[in-house]
Amino acid sequence: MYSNANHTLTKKERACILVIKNSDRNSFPIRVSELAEAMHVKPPTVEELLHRLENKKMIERNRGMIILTEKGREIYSKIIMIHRILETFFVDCGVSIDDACAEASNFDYMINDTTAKLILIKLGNPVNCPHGMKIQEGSD
Amino acid sequence: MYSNANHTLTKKERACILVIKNSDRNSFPIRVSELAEAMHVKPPTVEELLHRLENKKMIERNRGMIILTEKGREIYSKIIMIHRILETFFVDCGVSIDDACAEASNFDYMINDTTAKLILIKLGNPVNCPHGMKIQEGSD
DNA sequence: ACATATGTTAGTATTATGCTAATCAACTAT
DNA sequence: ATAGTTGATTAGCATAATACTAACATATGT
Repeated sequence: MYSNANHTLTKKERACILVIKNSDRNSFPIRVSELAEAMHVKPPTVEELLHRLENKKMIERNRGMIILTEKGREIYSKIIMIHRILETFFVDCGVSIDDACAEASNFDYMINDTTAKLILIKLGNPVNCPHGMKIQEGSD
Repeated sequence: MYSNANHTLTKKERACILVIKNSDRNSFPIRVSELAEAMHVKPPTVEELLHRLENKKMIERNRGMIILTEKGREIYSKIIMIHRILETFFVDCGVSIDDACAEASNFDYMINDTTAKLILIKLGNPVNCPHGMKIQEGSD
């Protein structure tokens, strides 16, 4: 059962990790029903997604609470960094902020972070993305 | 049966369209067995892919020969243009030509061509991609 | 016309995604 | 403390994309 390479994410797994991390601004861990609602799917669908993420050691669960593991947080940080780099670039090109965000979401989780960092340098090492969020580490 | 929106491609469908177009440098139409070999899959797998592309009116088949329809050629052109724009950008950033090509292949078929064209302008309207191929129309 | 090539269908498998219905666990209010 | 409610989990099912083998059909060449 449960497949897809250990460091690779599907689009839904990506979305799931983002919701887990950003639930209620890092205070209490999210629970299945909230996650399901946030992702617009039913709890069993989330359950399946969570099994896969657990299998990849990206999340941990305890009495209904769901948190990212160290590995999960690293992956989250990488995705967000890349997402913001792409957004910044697209907006630089004249794409609207919403379109930039939407496009970036489609592949931020599949780009090599080495490539992303080279893009960042090319952009002149901007500190913030178009939404004003920090691009580099510490970014929440 | 056969699903996925009429203008959207999956990664394999994208690969299939590229092989069909580039078979033997546009002389004779490709056939199933060649296509299967080029894609490193067995003929029935290609058959399934072709059913989907036929269903989307992107290819036509006649006595074993497979060609792109007008719609198929348009989609091909769009993908190639976007692919080359992305490659150009990545190489500009310092990514190796092979990595640039590999990364671009992962999402050239899912980026909006409006976004791609804005990127092209930002890059200063280069004429050729890093492989020396024409980026814009007429590109073969 | 026959033998070989190639194409096509049928049927199966796996993975990702999603659902409903049923069960199980945990908390709340009396 | 227990009945009821709520929430989590499992079981079972469905569909789409990808891929296979085996079987069958149709060409093509000699």
